Amino acid sequence: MVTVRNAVAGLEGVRSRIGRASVAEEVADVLRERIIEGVLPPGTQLLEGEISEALQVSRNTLREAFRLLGHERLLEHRRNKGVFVRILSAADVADLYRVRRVIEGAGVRRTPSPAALAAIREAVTDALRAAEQDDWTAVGTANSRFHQAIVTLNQSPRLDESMRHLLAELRLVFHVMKNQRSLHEPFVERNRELLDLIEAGRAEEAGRYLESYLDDAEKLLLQDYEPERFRD
Amino acid sequence: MVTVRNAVAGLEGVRSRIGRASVAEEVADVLRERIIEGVLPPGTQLLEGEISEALQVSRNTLREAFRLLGHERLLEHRRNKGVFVRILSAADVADLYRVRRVIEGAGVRRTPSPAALAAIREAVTDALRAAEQDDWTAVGTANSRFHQAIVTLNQSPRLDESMRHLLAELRLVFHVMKNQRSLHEPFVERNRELLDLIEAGRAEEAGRYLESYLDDAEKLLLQDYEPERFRD
DNA sequence: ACCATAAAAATTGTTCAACAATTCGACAAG
DNA sequence: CTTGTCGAATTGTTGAACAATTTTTATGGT
Repeated sequence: MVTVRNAVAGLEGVRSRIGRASVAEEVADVLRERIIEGVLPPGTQLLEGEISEALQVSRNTLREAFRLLGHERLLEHRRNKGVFVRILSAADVADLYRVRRVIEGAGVRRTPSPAALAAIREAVTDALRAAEQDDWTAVGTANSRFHQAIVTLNQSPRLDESMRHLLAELRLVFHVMKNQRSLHEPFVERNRELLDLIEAGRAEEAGRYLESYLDDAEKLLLQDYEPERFRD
Repeated sequence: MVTVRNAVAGLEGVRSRIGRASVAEEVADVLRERIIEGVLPPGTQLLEGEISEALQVSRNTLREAFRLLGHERLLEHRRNKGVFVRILSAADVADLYRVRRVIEGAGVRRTPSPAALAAIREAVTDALRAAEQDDWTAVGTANSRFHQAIVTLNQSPRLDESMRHLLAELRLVFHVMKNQRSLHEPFVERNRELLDLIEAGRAEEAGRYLESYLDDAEKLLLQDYEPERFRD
């Protein structure tokens, strides 16, 4: 007979389903997904009345959810006017890429842990496979995972979270671009090459390669990005 | 465990100034200041009833403020138990210094703008002056400004904000250390040396110097940091 | 038709009171 | 020493109310 030494082992995560997050966080999750997937495009006003009724939560609870997403920069609060799905300016995009150069650049310059390397590799192969099947949305997803994995090389939970928020914010831009293919295709191959440099331990080269990579990505994105402007 | 009985002391009159931002943000500002200054030390529970009455705002509004500060990691939400001033673990501190090495390191490696350089210089001289007068709290403040100014070298609003939050979080640790002098004194001179390297355009050297600087600062901080633990 | 402007409607900002759900301490029983 | 139970305290969430502000509509003069 097998004697269980520790009856508690492996039970830690299970409670996340039982004692679920607060209603406000649940609502925030739902809205975040809608925004990231482009169902709620930038500029959309989120009316408290409509949404609280649709989701069957009180206005107060919904407003707590709005605060959360506002802090993640997915929503914009305009006093006495309401909350809107954020519209990124060209300056915002430039700043996001500045941040990426810093925290991804730091990542690739570190000696990688095996686990992180595996995650990067998987993202690369996923992107290659998706590209073969002309599924450019999937390529975009794999590409996100690739860069997220690069940041994990820093071994910093806070940087990981920053990157998650940053990528979510970037989706606000990606989705308004019509041509997903031209946005993602050029980088499938470059991801593979960057991976090679990392695996070869050529850290400084990888860093410089990544920087020009991100320069190009930024240019490509800004080249024909003309966001709607809020009228005041 | 140190439970501070009266988290409300001195909070009654504060809401006097006229509301530019929303009430929730005003409340968040007040609480943030109290937390950063150590008036509300880590572990303090913030009771909704008490505080909403002391500040003359509704519980709903107060809860919106709690969400904001929770997202800044100054407060910790524990479901059905309440919100508490955050207690940083040693792992948290280590992570904060990991982030600092990344974003400050990137800063010093860039060619500085004149404005940013001036800000750094001013912080250095302020720290020197305060040290001469044995005002170690002022030294700590000047030191914060020094590192904040280093981050501005990146020319990224988002990194600036991240650094602001990061330094606020670190104050949670600084304030529980009894000896402010031993915490700040060693770095007054090193700030000056780092400034010299930056002004001399020796970017890579400055980067390495900063990294060992931060290594030492982290060790000094962790060396006798034993946070109270939350009991679950 | 044009435009200023006043009235009306809609929407957000904030408060309040209520109640359910959960935690916590004390105390009793096994 | 563990387990169970009661009750008080606290948080989670709701719904309604009202003020402040913005947006829309209606109005009237030129």
